Amino acid sequence: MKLATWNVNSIKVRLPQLLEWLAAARPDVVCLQELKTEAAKFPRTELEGAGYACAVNGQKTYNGVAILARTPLTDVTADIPGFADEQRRVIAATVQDVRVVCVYCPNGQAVGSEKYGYKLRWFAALREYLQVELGKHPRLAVAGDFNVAPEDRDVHDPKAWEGQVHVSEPERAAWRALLELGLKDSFRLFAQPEKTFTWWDYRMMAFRRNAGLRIDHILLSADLAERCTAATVDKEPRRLERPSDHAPALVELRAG
DNA sequence: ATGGCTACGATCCGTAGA
Repeated sequence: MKLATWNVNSIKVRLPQLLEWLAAARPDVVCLQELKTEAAKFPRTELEGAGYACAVNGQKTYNGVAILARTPLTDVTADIPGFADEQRRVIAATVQDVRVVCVYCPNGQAVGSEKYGYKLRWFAALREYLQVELGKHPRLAVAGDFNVAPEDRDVHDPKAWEGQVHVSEPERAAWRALLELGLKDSFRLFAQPEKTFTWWDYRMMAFRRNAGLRIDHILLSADLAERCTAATVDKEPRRLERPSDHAPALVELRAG
């Protein structure tokens, strides 16, 4: 199973690129974030035409997440149960023998801001939710835009970013709290090229300078980590005209 | 020098992203 995550930054704008990428990369499962579209306006017909079932948790203008799969999606759950939130950031579904949770974690805006407080509360709720999910589903994958660069090697210029939102110690502690549930950062299961990132600012020619962050991640339960044969980032879509500012991250899982 | 793009939905600027 090839499983991917991609923050598309508007499904409406990126649909042609997404369809091209699905045809080229042939992922079995794709977690999408920042649809910026309500579910009724999600391009379900086009994606079904490309061979993908869709589970959508949409929202107008902001947020919005979806899971695409080449095989049926079952037991679809939207949002974090028990966590009151207007923002549509989570959807989960079962694909074959794998439970998939797609997340668009809050940005946090600035350390100490109201949105930063929301980000930390949201991560605490996510941890509680994933703990329950792991109890029910030993084969669990959590894929999405976490808006946290876990370590300094995930940051193009750690000095410039020191203490800033996405790298601050409370955010990194929230990330480590997810790992402490028994989840593995799939990317770090393998030797990787230095300075591999998944997001580059639209400004300042950041992509050309590789001035990026690794903030899009695929976490795997122990059972799935054992089955993981590759973890990569596909930078090609970021090279296109009018790209998303994020690149897809992918894992390969062999049959269990 | 803290900006510089991009998307959206309201207008021709503000909010948000990261």
